[in-house]
Amino acid sequence: MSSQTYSISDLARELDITTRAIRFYEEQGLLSPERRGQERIYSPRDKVSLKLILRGKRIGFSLAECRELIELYDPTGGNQIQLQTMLTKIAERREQLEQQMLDIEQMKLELDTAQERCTQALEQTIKNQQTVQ
Amino acid sequence: MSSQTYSISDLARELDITTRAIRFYEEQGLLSPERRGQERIYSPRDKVSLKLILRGKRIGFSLAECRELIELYDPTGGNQIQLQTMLTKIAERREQLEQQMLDIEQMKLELDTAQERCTQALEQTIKNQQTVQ
DNA sequence: GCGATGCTTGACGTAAACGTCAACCTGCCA
DNA sequence: TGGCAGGTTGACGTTTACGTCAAGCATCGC
Repeated sequence: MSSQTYSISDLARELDITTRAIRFYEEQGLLSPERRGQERIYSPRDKVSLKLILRGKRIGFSLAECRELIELYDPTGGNQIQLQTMLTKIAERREQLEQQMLDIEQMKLELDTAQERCTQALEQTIKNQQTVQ
Repeated sequence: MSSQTYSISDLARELDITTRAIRFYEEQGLLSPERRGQERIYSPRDKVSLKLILRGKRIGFSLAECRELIELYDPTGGNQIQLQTMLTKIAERREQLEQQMLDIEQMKLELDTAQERCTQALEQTIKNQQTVQ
């Protein structure tokens, strides 16, 4: 029943990133895996953090922002003021996500019109072709 | 009824970016404003492009991706093959946006749990305070 | 005429996020 | 015991997206 562990290349393979990237995230304070001698040993929790990083990157978060999110994940050693600032940060992130939702909706609408114009232009070229024939 | 124009600092002020950034976007092929002598003269359409760039950046698009989106916006000089690839690209972007939606939803859920833990930890410190008193 | 304002083009600097070696350790297997 | 597979730490290179001067042109008000 010992909890599972991963080597760095295990995670790299599974999450489709390079080992260099994983080490870099650690260097930036987003991960702190155990060690067996020199070797890094990753826990399921590290894996969760990595997935969170990748999700964050997909929606344009910087590594610093991702680190904040990871830190928000456990309010250990939190005195009252720290907990309050954490709640503030959470609220800020929430607003950011709302804005991103709006941006994505808008982008979709623009893709709609772009697609319409494209298909119309395409139909036009086909008609012209038929005329030439 | 002459259509409106803007100077570079007009747009910079209004969209809250630097003139340097605007010139950089032009350098990267995302804009191509008119000129009056040396001076750049921006049209409402340029402004739309700029807004699209800013939207794109908010959801993590690179400038190259933003340029593609802008190019998708007018299918001029489109031969059949180009129009087909444009439609393909539009579909790809759409998928990307869908994925981002999912990522944002997931992030929101994580913020929910983080917030819950925070508030609970906060309540705990308050209780402890009362006990001390 | 002239100084302030606003525009221009370089050219170099910089932060973020890794990529790409190099050189080295280490356990294991033929 | 030699070598290979997989791990480690530097250190330097690279791309993206601008920031930050510097030096120069134009024009407008006094």
